Amino acid sequence: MQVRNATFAAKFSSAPFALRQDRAEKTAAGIQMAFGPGEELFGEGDEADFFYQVVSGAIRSCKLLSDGRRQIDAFHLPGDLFGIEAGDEHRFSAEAIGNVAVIAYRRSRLTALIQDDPAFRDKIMSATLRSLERAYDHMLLLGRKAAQEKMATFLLDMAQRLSKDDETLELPMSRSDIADHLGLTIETVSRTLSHLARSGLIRLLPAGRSISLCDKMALRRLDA
Amino acid sequence: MQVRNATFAAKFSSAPFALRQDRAEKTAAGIQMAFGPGEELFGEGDEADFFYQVVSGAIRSCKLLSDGRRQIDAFHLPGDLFGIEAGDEHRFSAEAIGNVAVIAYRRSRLTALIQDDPAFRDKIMSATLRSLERAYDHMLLLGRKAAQEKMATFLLDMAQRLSKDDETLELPMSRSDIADHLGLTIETVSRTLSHLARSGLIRLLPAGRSISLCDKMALRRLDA
DNA sequence: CGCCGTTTTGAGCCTAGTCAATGTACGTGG
DNA sequence: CCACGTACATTGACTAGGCTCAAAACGGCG
Repeated sequence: MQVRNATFAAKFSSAPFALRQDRAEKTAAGIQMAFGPGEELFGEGDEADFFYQVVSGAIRSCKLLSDGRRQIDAFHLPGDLFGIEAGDEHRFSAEAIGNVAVIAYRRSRLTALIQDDPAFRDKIMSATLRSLERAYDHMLLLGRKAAQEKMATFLLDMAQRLSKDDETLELPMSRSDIADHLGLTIETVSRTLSHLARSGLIRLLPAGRSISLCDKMALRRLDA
Repeated sequence: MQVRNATFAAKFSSAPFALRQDRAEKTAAGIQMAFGPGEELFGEGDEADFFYQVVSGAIRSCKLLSDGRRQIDAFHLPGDLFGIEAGDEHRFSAEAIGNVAVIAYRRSRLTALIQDDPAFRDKIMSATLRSLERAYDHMLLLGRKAAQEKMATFLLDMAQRLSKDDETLELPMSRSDIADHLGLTIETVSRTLSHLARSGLIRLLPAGRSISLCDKMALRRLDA
């Protein structure tokens, strides 16, 4: 069991969540906020006073075991809603990857909005169901796919969600984040990417975290 | 990668889903139905015309890879709602484990009920959020826990959900179902249970699938 | 240029998977 | 009633995919 690439989120947790005016700006329904790399929007166990919609950047929501092993349940990209809870506490923590902008909505308004605004209600409901679908897909990946298949699935999914030209993608997250999302180690992620590159399915662009998917057909075949 | 314990659900899929009167009985809001061991309530890709609530027995909802590898995303026990979808198709299949009774609700009524009945709306919403919470917890298990830890988590969860006396539990599902839920093989499930029994944490009762959790404290410690 | 965090690569090990055989429970029919 | 068949579960021996430990390479930035 690997314990190493836990980025103990506590690093940035500082004060219990409060809307700091220096980063907040009110909009019609919610409050626009900005966060920097690694900053925590909320932690596991925090009061679930707000839920969020991503405006720009990427968020990771994760859970930790007592010894620091980490699972990233989901990456949230522009447009995604997250942080809605059945109970009073957040059941996972959410951290910014790079610079992000989000809109925070008061949870207390949720019930009212659901009641009064059918369009909003549908948006919430289908966003939640969409998350559940993604979760079920991801459980299949975690429980039953081999490292290569995990990687192929991940790359195709990311390409679809954040590609401009549908072939080259600029990953916002580190190898460590990818590893903790796919249930692998950082070494296996790196090795698998190198292997895919040597096989000609992808190209690892020298510029940081950019990857070009040259052979999507072959990747889809790996995706099982 | 193991492919062996896929119970190709097609075995029972027969006709596209239709309410057979011989097993259906109308109630106030929905239609009560009964299914026998291994029968499929709906399959991946079927029209999502209905969603369900378990009355008695247990249901497994699962996904398959092309080569037969199977992941059981969730077990549904009495009271649980399942099968609600954002789109028009079911994204996973649902099969009866043993004999089950369910109430089927027409999906077309969902929108109306959500609109008109606040209590029902909250029930749906919180059931969905509850499923999402369970899914996130389970992803942590699948991605980051070792076999023993997976088993401990599973046993404690099942004990809580279906125990009468909170110590002895009668598992409704086979080893193969457990394996496909925990991302293990049937052999590892069996070995891990034997090992826990030898260590005195549990007792494997001779009567079929009953297990007694003698040392819950120790199990919780394993649960991490 | 030199530092630091991230990523890549290598060598060896270990957990869980594979393959195979045996054991157990249960239902059917002689 | 017991032999037989089938499905499920357990156990053993061996293998392999991914993890651990370790070191080198890379890239961004002061």
